[in-house]
Amino acid sequence: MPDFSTSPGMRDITAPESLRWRRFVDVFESTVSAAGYELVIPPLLEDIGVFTRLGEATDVVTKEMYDFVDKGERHVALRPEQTASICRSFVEHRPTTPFKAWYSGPNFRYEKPQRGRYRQFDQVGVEVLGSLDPYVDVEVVQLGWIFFSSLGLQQVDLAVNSLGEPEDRAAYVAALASYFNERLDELSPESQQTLSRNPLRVLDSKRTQDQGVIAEAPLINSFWSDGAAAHFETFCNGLSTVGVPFSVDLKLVRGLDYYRGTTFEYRGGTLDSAQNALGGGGRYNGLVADLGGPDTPGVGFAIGLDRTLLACDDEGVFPAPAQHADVFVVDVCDGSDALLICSELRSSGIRTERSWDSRSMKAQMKAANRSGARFAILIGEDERASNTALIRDLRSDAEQISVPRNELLATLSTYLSSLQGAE
RNA sequence: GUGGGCGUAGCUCAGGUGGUUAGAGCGUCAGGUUGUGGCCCUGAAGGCCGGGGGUUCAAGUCCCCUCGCUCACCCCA
Repeated sequence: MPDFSTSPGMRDITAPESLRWRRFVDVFESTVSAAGYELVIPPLLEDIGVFTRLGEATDVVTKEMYDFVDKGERHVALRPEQTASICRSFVEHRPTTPFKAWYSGPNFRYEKPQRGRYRQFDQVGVEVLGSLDPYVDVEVVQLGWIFFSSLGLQQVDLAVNSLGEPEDRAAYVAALASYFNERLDELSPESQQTLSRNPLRVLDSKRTQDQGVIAEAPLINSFWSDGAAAHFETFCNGLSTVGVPFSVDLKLVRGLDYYRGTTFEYRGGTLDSAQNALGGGGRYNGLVADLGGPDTPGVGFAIGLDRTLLACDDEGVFPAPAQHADVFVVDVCDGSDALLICSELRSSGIRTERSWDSRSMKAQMKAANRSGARFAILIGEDERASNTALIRDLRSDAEQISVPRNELLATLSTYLSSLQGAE
């Protein structure tokens, strides 16, 4: 047994999965940069106050934060999400609005790990600060939608809702609380507990015992102010205009307390309902002000890498890319020719591998085969003496050919580029 | 944080009711072919059976604790 392994909920992302992660972010970047979003890379560590503003009824803040006091007596935390960091950054630098940012990177939550849920987990996301326009909501939601289809995902459902103005939301929460309290004994013990902390979240219960009570609960739309209703209508119509399919889910509430107005969630059709949220977001018009900035509206989303990749696995799309060499140099002399050839070929952009430790030709050929290289270059005593190299096509039974060493690069380049054209 | 399942080789897993030196497939390495990969054959290396304690003449196997993974709940991405 090794002396160490990763801490609970932490893991190594190894090849080829690691390459898939890179590509995931690449696809996201091309999606959002096409719409003019700029990259922000906030620190992993922030003053804990940045996150406590997210809400006292939020488990993410109250129970799941990785926080500690540093050597300078500062109470800091590893970020549990990035929206608050982006807003803090906005307040600190005050870019011109509307400010459109995207990000990617790890977040930390101290919870019990399980499938699709880790203590360190990556998200990609966007935030738009400084506009109340409902078409910003449309643009943001559409970007996420485009991203999922760029990955090749077909079975993603988009649910949208509005929590109304803060007063609407407050009135609704009060109505909901009194409704649930009237039927308290019908609720599961867990939901009774949830009710005392955050009545909205009772709507999120997946327990069958609660479903009847939830089904008859009052709905948010009868509490919407005229303004909130109009914003939501424009938002929905905008989604239709750009061809993004959605369904209105008046019971959609999200875990972070800062949401106001528009909320939405992308759900994977192939995942179990308990953990089918691939990503989600909404409006958080009060957050920037809570962090000490000017009253600035915001809207954004975050998408989880792990669950989205699980959904990709289920649909058989966006596979891990295969990485292979173009050329493998087999040198059965002292390896010094391989040293030179690798250097020359690599500097010309040819992906070149070799063996070490003077292994037998058979062993080196096996390694060449495994590397996925199209061509093997063989250097033995004869080739060394005559200053030539053998080129062997590893994917056909064609005869290997001998070329002078000074023509090796040119010959290989020709072969490889003609193959590239053919594929 | 609560409950269920599971921890045996690098990986996937066998190992009725406790009983000599713990096995297989894949992978790795070497050889069969002293200059040639894939297919095939032979062999080798690789295990504190997650860790600790207990019961027993004897524990991979039974009991307790602990750590980890996993599933559900909670919560969330």
